[in-house]
Amino acid sequence: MIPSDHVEPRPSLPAHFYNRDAALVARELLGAELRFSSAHGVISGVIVETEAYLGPHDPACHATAGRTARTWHLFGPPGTAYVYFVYGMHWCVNAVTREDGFGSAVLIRAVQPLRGIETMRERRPKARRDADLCNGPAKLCAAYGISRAQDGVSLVNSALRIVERESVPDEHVIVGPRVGISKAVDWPLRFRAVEIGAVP
DNA sequence: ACGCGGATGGCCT
DNA sequence: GGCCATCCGCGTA
Repeated sequence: MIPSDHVEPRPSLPAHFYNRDAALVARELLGAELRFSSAHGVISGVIVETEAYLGPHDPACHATAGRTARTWHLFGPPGTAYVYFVYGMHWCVNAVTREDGFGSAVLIRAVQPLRGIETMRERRPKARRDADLCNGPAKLCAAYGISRAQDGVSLVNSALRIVERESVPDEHVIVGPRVGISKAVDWPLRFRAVEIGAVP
């Protein structure tokens, strides 16, 4: 029997995976696994929804504000975690894309929980079903325990990382407009993997 | 089922 | 001062 804390070793997505257009990285992150190892054990889940933020020329991207204290790590090297605080109470996590200093990223919007579900439930007591634990960018950060301490860490090397798992075929991917923004609202930069066999 | 608004604080103008 | 890459609860059906 496999112990409950056993986690299969899987290679991290390498830095060069992230050194491409954010839209391409967002599409290909679907099916990868977001893992966080902490004192509370390993938390993990499969990435099922992402959004691309293309850089300083994208009106909805935080890079338009320039390199400020808040956006500092958005301009970091590819494969960096950019974690920001929003609406006075929520954290969201991005994977930085393209070359060091460019300022584009992929927002991780939803994850299908795999491990550490008990810990997730403790952190998100309001989630009535397991499906509600990580189905939003701030929800998944709360469930994982991601906050400012993870801003700027490497998603290739650190306790918070993204590892290979599976690829999602095109016929299982829905592309649409980004959520919760007021500029460039019609740019098709949101990617969702349809959940096969999901119970409504 | 769906729409609306309050919570809540840091950051840019 | 106003604007958020959000979430949740409450109201009306």
